[in-house]
Order: sequence, then C-alpha cells, then structure tokens
Amino acid sequence: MSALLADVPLSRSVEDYLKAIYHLSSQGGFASTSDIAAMLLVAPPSVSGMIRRLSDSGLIEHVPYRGVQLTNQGRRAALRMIRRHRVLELYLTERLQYDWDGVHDEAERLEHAVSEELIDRMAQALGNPRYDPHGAPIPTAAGEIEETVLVPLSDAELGIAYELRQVDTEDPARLRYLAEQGLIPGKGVTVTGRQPFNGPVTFSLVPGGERVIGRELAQLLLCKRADG
Amino acid sequence: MSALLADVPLSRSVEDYLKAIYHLSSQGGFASTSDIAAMLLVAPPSVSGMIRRLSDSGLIEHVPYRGVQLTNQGRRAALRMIRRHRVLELYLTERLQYDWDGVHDEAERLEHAVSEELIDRMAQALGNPRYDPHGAPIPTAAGEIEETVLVPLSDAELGIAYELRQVDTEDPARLRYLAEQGLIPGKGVTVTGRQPFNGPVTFSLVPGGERVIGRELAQLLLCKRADG
DNA sequence: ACTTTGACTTAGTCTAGACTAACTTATGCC
DNA sequence: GGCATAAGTTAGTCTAGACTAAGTCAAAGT
Repeated sequence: MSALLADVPLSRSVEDYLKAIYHLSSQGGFASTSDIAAMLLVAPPSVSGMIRRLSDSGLIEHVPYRGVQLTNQGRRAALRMIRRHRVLELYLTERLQYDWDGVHDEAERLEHAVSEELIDRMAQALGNPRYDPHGAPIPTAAGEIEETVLVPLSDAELGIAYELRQVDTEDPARLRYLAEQGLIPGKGVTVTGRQPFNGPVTFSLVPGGERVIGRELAQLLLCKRADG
Repeated sequence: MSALLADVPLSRSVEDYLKAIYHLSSQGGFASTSDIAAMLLVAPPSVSGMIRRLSDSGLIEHVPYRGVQLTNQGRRAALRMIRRHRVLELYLTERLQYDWDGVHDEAERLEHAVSEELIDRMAQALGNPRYDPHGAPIPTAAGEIEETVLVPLSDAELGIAYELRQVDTEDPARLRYLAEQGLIPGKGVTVTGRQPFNGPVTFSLVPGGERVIGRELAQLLLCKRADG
C-alpha cells in the first residue's frame, strides 16, 4: 500500500537512519529511538522527527513508545546501503592498500555518493566477492544477504574446533589489535578455557598457538563449528 | 587577513560554487552571477546569497554588479576539487572500464565524498599522472596546475602540424562522437581549410586521413603546435 | 494505587541553501 | 541626456535536518 512510488532518491541522512535501524533491529524486533540516537550521535528528538518522515514515506513501521521496524521497502534500501559499504571496504583494502582498520570512515562517506553501476563494477573487478574484509556477508545486487548463525568466541563450546568467520566491530584500535593477534576471518580456533566473572577466554589458534583474550573482544569474534 | 582559520570543511554546495567560479574566471577576470547560475542550474538570487557567504568566509572577492574572483584561499580549495575530479575520472576509466564520456557524473558526485588520502592513493596507483582522460591537467597535491597555452583547432594556422592535447567538454554525446572520429588527446592534426560564416573545418589526422568537423566542435579541440 | 524515573514525543528555534517577486543598477540606443 | 532592457540584488518564503526545553507515557518500586 505504501510502496506506490518506485525508488525515490534518498537523502544522506535517510540512508544513515535506515542502515542504523537495520543493524539495531537485526537481532531484536524493534529499534528504539534512543539506540538510534546513540548510534548516529544525534539527539533523541531528531530521531523522533526522522521517524515521522520515514514512517510517512513507508520505509519503516512505527509503534509509538516501543520502536521501529523496516518495511520491505526500507529493508531493500538498507541492504543496498550495506552492499555499497561492504563492497567499498573490500575494494579499498584489496585495490588501494587500505588496512582493514582504516576503511570504515572512507566507505561511510563514499557509500552515499557512488552509483549502483560503480558498485557493480567494483564487485565485478573483485570477482563478486561474498564477504567484506571483516567477514561480513555482502548483499547481492538483487538484495539478498546470506544469513549464517554464528556464535561469539565467548560462547563457543570448550574443546570444539571452530572457524573464525567474522569480526564484528569497526573500531580501528580493536581491529588493529586483533589483527596483531592473528585473529582474522578464516582462522581456526578452539576454546580451551573461560575465566568466570566475564574473565578472559583462552584458546588455541590454527595456525598459531595458545592465546588469551578479554571477554569483551571475544564477543566480537563470530565463529562457526568447523564440521557444521 | 581573511585566511585566519585553516581549512574548514566546506559544504557540497560551496565546493560546487568554487569550482564553477574557477572555471568561469579562468579566462576573463570575473565570474558573473548569471554565468554561475547557468553553470550550476540555480536561480540568480541563490547565487547572490552564496556570494555573500563565500565572500564573508574569505573565499572570494565580490565587486557588486560586476562579478566575483577567487582569493588565494578560494583558489586553493577550487584546485583541490579539480584535482579530485580529474584523478577520479582517470581512475574510473583506467581501472574500472568507464568510457571517457561516462565518467563525469560519477566523478562529480564522488569528488565531494573522497578523502585527500584516497585521491592520493588513486593517483599513486596510476603513477601520479599529469592529465585526465580528456587531456586536462591534474593539479598536484600541493595545489599547482600546469598552464599551457592551447589553441582551439578552429583557430589553428593552416598547413601547420599540431598535436591535439585536450578535449574541452564533458558532454557525453559530443565526446562519444569525437572518439568515433579518432579525435582523442595525443593525435596529430593539420588544418587544411576553413569555410566562412562559422562553417566546417577540414583537417588531416595523423594517423588517419582527411576529415571535416563543425566549427562548434572544432572550438573544443585544444591543440599545441607540434614543434613548439 | 501512587510515585518515581527514564524513555519518548511535541513544540518551537536555528541554519544552509534553494525559490519567487519585487526593486536597483548599469548599459546601450536614439 | 533620457529611457528601455538586461543583469544583479534584496526581501521574504520553504524544506530538511539538526537543536533545546518542556511535556507525556510506561514500567517498576513502595
């Protein structure tokens, strides 16, 4: 009913809000006003104002005092932005020698300016890759995204072989540290112990040896059982 | 006196105005309100408003009812944008298979979003080139631009060997046509005749044979004497 | 059931940058 | 030299998207 008009060009801000809402509502059902405000570094009333506009244009559903969810139209737009962002990140690292901890900001600005055509050309130049430098799946041009259930290293079963698939942060300092520790997508990991009270996690790396890492970082390391 | 503050980030619109003013005032001394309006497709009062703001921030000098000129600060900012645009155009054609008639719009949007670092990396990947795909000189990172006196093919001396150096349009249809005629930077040309009343120009292409072209297009083909 | 508290929304303001309508300046023609 | 015309400017309005201040809703504790 709401999607009477085809793809109207979206403003930079609208694109940012849709992306934020996508990320926030990917686990729980609703994205709250204050979470969106915190993610975008704006004041809550600014979010309320934007919610009205997005809701009026049929990109989100709003349940007052509860939160928002993307409509199909909104989800399509959000996935388009995520595809842009991830293709850009990979292109910059693969072709222009960016480090995986430095690409985020550049991609964040470029994603609003690139054409669909340029993204597709970049993707093609890279062989239509499925994952970005952090291991996050790249949505296809058609708007499909791979959904794999991954478990944080902090929750992995003891003694079981896992593969590190995705590093779930964009923070340069954390990314730099993790790369120094050899913790990049594709590595094999087996948790050998967990200290109580949110203490560190010990694990062995393949290739590589025994390591210890804080719980907070361990939660960012998304893994998959090596056999499954 | 006016450049008390160092490089404040400029808005997208400001960047567009500075670029337009640079181009318009490169030949004559002043850029007029209506010429700027025509180039940016905005109404003259919008230009008057922006002139006030640019003038207040020390980027231009305004002589009421006569026009504007860039200050040194403004010229630096304009050349930075032109460098971005031209590096992007070259990168897109060299590395992502864009045609020289299709790069302009993409570069026009990207130039506002890229960082200095990305431009420098692209330039480096291309071997710090001096000319864009249309033969226009690329300003250096330090803000210097090559100034060569070129003569339009329409004004070239009869029987003298010239080199086509630059094609001075961004219009895709014209660029496509010129490329089909073999008229790309680097080609040798000798004018053999000129019809009166803005009639066509006949010339020989090296390599290539005898050709005829309308006066309007001939004015876009900037050449240099082959010996000079 | 009342109150407290934190989250959310409404109301009103600000800025950049566009617009139209109306006025002013400069120029060129007779 | 006076007037028509084109170009430029001023004045006032609009929209997106931010803000602060103030009010409202809902959930939790007494």
